[in-house]
Amino acid sequence: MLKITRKVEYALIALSQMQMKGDDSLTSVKEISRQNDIPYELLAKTMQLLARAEIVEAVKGPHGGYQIIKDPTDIKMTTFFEIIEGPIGFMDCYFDSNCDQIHTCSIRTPIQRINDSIRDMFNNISLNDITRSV
Amino acid sequence: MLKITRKVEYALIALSQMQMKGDDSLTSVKEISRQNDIPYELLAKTMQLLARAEIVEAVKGPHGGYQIIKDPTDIKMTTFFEIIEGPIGFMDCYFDSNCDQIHTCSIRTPIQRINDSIRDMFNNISLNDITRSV
DNA sequence: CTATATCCGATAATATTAGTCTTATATAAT
DNA sequence: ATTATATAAGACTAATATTATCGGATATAG
Repeated sequence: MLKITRKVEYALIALSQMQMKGDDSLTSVKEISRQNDIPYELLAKTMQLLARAEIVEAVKGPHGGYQIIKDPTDIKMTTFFEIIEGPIGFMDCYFDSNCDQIHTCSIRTPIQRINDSIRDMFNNISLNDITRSV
Repeated sequence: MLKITRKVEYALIALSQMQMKGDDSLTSVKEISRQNDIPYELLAKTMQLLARAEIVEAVKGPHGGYQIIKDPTDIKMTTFFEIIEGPIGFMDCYFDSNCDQIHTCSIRTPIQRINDSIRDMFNNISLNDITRSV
């Protein structure tokens, strides 16, 4: 419980390396996957998610690769998680609520508070806080 | 990701109801499982974990059940989670670290900070904060 | 035209979580 | 003593989620 997934981990590593290389250089999936011993296909998929979300831009063809196009300082970790994982919630009942006990549930309100606390926390951490080199 | 498990959920509901019933009354697994539509066996297992951790005490035999013996105010949520789930960590590398990239990992330090933040947060929430009736 | 890169849906493998089954032990009540 | 009822606990199965792989597509530099 309370763990990040590999996809998130890989994405963070990838972006971290891309930031280190500098703003306008391209980095290929192969390059990152080799250097960090990350399964190529999985990393590729993850980068595709980031491309769709317009955090990175893809350049196809030989010497192609990815490039960061959105300032990581402006990306909240909540947003980042949700790009990769979909909606996050401490308990299911806060997004796909088909729980028929929802009205009588005695722990709903406090769990909601925890949920909010977690969100607050990740709203106040930017992607750059994690991936910046310095 | 970042979700609590059913066992934690069930434990919270059970303790919540036990607190409502009052301090020195016994509550059986059957009672809780029926009232909340929770699988009996799974709840039973979970209660056993709480009993081993001496949060509740078991009374066997007819009219038996469980009773809270430790003030929920004095139990941190981190402790509670770990009683039920074992060690919690935002990433694996902080408890069963056989990752051979650990020295070169570019995101280790920031992830460690998030990890600490989550722990801090749950260290400052008591079980009672979740399970108290009022 | 070919080599190399991303794109993307489908599927397989693995791990985790959830739930079930069975047997044992304790005890209150008859 | 026997029975009914409660917890204790390990083994097992099922369901779900995560991780990894495969196959074929498009784009493009050389």
